[in-house]
Amino acid sequence: MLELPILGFLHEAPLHGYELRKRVAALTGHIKPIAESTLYPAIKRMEKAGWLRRDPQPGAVAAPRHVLSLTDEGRAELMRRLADPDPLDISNENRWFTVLAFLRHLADPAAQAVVLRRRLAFLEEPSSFFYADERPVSAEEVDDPFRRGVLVIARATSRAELGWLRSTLAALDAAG
Amino acid sequence: MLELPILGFLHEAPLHGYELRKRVAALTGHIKPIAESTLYPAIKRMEKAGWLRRDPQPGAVAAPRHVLSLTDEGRAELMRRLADPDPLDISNENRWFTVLAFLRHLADPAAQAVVLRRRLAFLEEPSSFFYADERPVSAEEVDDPFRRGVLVIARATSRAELGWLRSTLAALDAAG
DNA sequence: ACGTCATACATCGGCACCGATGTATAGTCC
DNA sequence: GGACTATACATCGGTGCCGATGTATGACGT
Repeated sequence: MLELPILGFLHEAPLHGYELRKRVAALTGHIKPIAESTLYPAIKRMEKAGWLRRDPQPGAVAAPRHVLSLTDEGRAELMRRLADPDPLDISNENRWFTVLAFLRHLADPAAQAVVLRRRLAFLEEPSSFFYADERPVSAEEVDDPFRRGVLVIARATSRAELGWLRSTLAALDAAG
Repeated sequence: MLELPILGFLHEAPLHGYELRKRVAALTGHIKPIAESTLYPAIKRMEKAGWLRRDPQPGAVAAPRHVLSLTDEGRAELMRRLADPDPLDISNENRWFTVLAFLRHLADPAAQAVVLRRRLAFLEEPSSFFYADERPVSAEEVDDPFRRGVLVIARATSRAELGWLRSTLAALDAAG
């Protein structure tokens, strides 16, 4: 969950922990804030995995900063995660948005299109939130105004995303 | 995450674990499947908390079933969680949808309206995914087609939900 | 009679994340 | 010069969730 944005931001520029945290907060913080006590263990984990380097920078401000930068292995890991995302990255909107935020780093338009097509397939497969007798219930059939809201909102989102996906895929196919 | 749907479904009818799992899967399973090894510990936890009762039903099928039903305390807990949801239930779309799926059980229209207004306030407060120089970046300004997609989709969702929220709130206010 | 599958419940080890708390330094205000 | 705040990194215990695996029974085909 946290590792993809860390890889993504560090691919764009070396950062120290505090700045990294601010960027992650800007990206997804309004949905789910990220605690400091989650970030630093994640950094350690990823350093141990060989994905990033920590260079002490005993500079001007406050406590000594560690400048974080991606290793070649870290870059490879980022590309692997972008090219072949976890199923949850496809189905969960927040995680999908994180993939989209860094997908441009996957330089090849064809590879980008493959990822978009996975999301397209997910959105096109029939699914609902509510069922009666094994059959999906449409918004029009639901009495409960709150459950109807869920369906109305989900439908609007789906429509907007399908439109965007199709036009973007057309552009990518033309480019490739 | 799991406890609210369990409370909600058991409020509607006593169920055994397997059936409960199927209902939870129908509600949110297409986004994030729920493992059996998560459900049963959750049930135990909630039984220990006094929210539900497990009555063995050594009936016809397969392994002995436990029929799960809410206690009065469980019902009170459900009402508390619906009336005063966790901040994450408001900001995270999937969790918000779960609240909506059971909000009708909060019988009082005024109490329902309070919850909807919290979501309204969340959606109305300006927020973005991407920032440049501390300033939010609008879809029109973004070069990257993928980041533009995030903003376009989020905007469509927000518009649809704001419309639904305002009309539903009007109806609730008229009813109260 | 036997293998296979679906149903139903259960345990265990591991991991990501979090809240609480701690430490240390630089800047700001009075 | 002392109180306070913001920055920056860190540890610890607890919790919720998961994958792997196990156990037991009824249903069904052959």
